[in-house]
Amino acid sequence: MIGCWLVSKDGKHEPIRLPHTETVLIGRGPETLITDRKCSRNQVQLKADCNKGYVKVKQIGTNPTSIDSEDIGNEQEMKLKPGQTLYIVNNLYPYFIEFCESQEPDIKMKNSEKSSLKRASVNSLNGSMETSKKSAKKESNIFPSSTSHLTIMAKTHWNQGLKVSMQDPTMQVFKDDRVVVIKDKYPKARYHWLVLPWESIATLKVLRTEHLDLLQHMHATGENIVKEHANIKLTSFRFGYHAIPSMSHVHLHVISQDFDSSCLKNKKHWNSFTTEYFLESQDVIEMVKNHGRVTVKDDISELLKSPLRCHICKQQQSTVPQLKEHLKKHWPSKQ
DNA sequence: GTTCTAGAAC
DNA sequence: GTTCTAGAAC
Repeated sequence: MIGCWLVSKDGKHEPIRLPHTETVLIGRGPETLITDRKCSRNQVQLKADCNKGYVKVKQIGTNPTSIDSEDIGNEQEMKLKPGQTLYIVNNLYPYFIEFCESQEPDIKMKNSEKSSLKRASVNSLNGSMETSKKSAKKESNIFPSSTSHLTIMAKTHWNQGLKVSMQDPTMQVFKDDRVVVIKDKYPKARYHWLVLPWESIATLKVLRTEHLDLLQHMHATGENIVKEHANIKLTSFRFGYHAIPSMSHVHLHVISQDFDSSCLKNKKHWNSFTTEYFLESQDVIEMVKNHGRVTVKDDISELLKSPLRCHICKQQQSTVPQLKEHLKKHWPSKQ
């Protein structure tokens, strides 16, 4: 059975179990060890849905509770998904959620020194962390003790895949002090790279004017990667971001416009690169310049369901295989 | 994000 | 009958 756990990023205390569809109130108190008077005793109401893979978070206290950098608002509700960070109050007390299949969640804890039994270390984003076995607790909502296996390898949710790939030297095409470039694991065209900042930026929503230099550097890095491939002069490229990416960690797509790839399989793939769901890098930069942040229409995901239309001649196609056949017409003929 | 597959579409 | 999509599971 799948369980959901609320994990303190600081490792201040053991994970708190969020039973499926049960309402759990969290705030100042012995369970969280939060003593901050700005935090209400019932600051947030949490309701996990293990089937849907998220936790509904309702702000009950007056002071702001936020997810990543977005305030939920008094009496308002937001979905907390794996990979996102919940700040209980005033951007403090960070938590994340983890779904796991057993009663023994695999949790990465930073301050394993607190733990009595040290476990095998695992490589993770922030360098070496250790997973730890916690002392046994009888209470049902407390992280239970491990029984048999000696090594707990922390399971990573699929949406954290980029964070793993960008750290892997075998995946890196280029890197400097600010960014790293990797090939997309499932390229949707002959050339498909991702430019990622080392700085952990969860989503486009957290971008502010202080990120402008970085965004411009990401774009310039993408241009350089394209230039390095001198044999692709006939290929055009687009640089942009998905409005609502599946993978955590902001990444700039640098993709050739042939869309000749066996990994391009469905309508969602196609529309994510050929409709306004694909936010042009320069437009994102301009948006941050002019408005201080990036805003995305609420119903932007509807674009993923749009009819299949050729990005060059705009002709509509009825199926993905037909579209892929049609695209060949636009490929430059080889000399 | 991908994979798998039921059932819709042809 | 086969092809293809879309939603669940991962």
